[in-house]
Amino acid sequence: MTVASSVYLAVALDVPLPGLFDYRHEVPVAAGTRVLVTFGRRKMVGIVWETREHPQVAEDRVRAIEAVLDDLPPLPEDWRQLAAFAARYYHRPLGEVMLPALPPPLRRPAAYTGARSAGGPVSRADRRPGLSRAPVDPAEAPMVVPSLTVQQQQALDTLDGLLDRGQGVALLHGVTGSGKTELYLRLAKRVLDAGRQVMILVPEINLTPQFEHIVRQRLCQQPQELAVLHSRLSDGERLRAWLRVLRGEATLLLGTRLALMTPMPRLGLIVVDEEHDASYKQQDGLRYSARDLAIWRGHDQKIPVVLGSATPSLETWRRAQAHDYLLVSLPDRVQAQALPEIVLVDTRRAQLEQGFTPQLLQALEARLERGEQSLVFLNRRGYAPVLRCLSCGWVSQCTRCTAHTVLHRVSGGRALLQCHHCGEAHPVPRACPDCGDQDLQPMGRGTQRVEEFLAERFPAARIIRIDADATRRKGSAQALFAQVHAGQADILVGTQMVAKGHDFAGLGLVGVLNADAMLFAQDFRAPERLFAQLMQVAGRAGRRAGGAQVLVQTDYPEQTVYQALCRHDYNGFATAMLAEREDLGLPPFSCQALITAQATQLADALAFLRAVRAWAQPLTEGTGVQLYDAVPLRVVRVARIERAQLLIESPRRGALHGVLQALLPQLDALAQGWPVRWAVEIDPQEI
DNA sequence: AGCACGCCGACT
DNA sequence: GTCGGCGTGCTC
Repeated sequence: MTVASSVYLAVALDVPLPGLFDYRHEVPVAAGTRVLVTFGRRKMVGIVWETREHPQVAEDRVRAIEAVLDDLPPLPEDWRQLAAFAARYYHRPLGEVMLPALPPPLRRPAAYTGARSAGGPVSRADRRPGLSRAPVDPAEAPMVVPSLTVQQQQALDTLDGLLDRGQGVALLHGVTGSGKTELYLRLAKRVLDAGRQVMILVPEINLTPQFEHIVRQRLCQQPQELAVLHSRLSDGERLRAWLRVLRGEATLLLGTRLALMTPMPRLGLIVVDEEHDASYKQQDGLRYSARDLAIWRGHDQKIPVVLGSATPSLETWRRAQAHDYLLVSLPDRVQAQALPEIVLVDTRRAQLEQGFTPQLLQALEARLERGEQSLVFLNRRGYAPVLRCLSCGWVSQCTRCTAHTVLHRVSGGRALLQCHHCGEAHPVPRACPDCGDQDLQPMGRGTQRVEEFLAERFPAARIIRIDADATRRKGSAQALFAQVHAGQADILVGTQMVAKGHDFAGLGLVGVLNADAMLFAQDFRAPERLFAQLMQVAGRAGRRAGGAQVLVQTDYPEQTVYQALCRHDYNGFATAMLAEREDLGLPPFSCQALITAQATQLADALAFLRAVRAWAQPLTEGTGVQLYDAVPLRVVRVARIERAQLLIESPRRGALHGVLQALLPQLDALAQGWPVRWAVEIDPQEI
């Protein structure tokens, strides 16, 4: 008689604990296979990392696998390597990288154990053949393939060279309207024709249905050839799209950052559009950069990666300057329209009317008379950023956060004071809570107030406001944009939401209010972000018609960022910024990690971080790694939690990672006895 | 992170 | 009497 021999599976689980967990099984299981296990008192789906002969913990602690989930082939080697890299790089456990990268049904134990699990989520998905999108209407006129300009043709030839070499990173630097999309389509076509798959990443797919439409028209014979992945999909839709890509039925994947980790058996090209965009960096959970991981994935799989932007991140720009990346430029617009004229309007001596200079009001009036559309851009939603008591100086403040509450007009003429950090909203008090005076005044202005003012000032104009409040309901953004495209609006008032991706044919004027607010944010990347945002907003104007103008109101017209902006001079701006960063030893001339601590009392968070700093100090000896002082975050308290941070900086990435590797495993022990929670972020985008 | 267990205040 | 507050401890 033989006793069933056992092997041990090292399983990755989505828990914030370091390492893998050993489970017993009768036979070895291929790496990348999903398994159902009991962990503590709950069932979890894990991923087998490897099969071992001996467990790494005492035998009696090891439990048996509940089930091997064989409804999918094991996740492939290259996918596991990508996850392993991300886990190392971001200093997180493997399971916290791998499991969240799967469509939710594939990691949900109930999908396999419940009475209604009926063969599991994969077989249920396969029994629903319906595509989430209607197929391309054959009656629709086939899209005309535009011919390339000389400039585009040269860029394409260079990029074709990259495809020929088979690997490498290219930066496609082209102003808005220079036809970057057309080049992506040509490159993708070539890769698809060679029988490979293409991944195209965009910052926010829900804002760019135009992109999906053009990709479908130009690159797909059959609707199932394209899969779209983003966070607004239902679990089922997401699973079905993911499966089609995994199985190679979909050859083209268009998605947001969460699409980056999709297994693709024949991946031949990755395109990252608007590579500078902050939304490639996840801001909760595992704080990864999909753009950086895309570059690693391309390198690992020896396939080309194309990064596109009108205003590349300085990190990318420096690598292009250093010839690590191939730099391909498109300095001119396709249809030879001039770039819009950008004019700085000095607000220091101007007589402002509701935040508008006479010059901007006149320009709006002139465009109205000519029947052209205008955009007023203001990165501040709501009616007014704060309510103030004129007698005692009281200002509306959130009780749970160190932030002012924002006055919002809501339906029925009512108003609310809402906190933009925690979301809490209260009715507006009739009188000042401090002194009882009834003279409460809204200070400053947001999009609602601007909309209201413009409606009074230009009674005949049709005004549409597009911001997070106006587009809360699903599909309402689409409807508003459609109205603008149909010419049913004269003036568009919007936040950064209008800056992305939308191509407004009839837009002749862009007015920018309150740009300075961004300039003096404490973050060293503030000018870079302001420049990118203003270039992007400016790019909305005059894409079909000439004579477009952008008026930027500012108190500081002499600032580098504004001077470069009105010359459309990205290169000059980037050169100046890089020189400054080099002087100060800031990224991309150094790399950073941020340890944040949260507690109910700021003092605890700070004391903990000071202890961390003292602990880390000896580890940094002779490494060049610098530990800054622990400081409170700019918005110290959010939802009654107070936060502080410790910045760690190093000219060499290897040295930084060495210190973190020695430090981070100690932090949980160190945090015992402090009522704090801590987290680490690699390559923080906001500090 | 969950999800227990565990030991003190206001309710059917 | 017990429902439930969240402190702390563990999970292969």
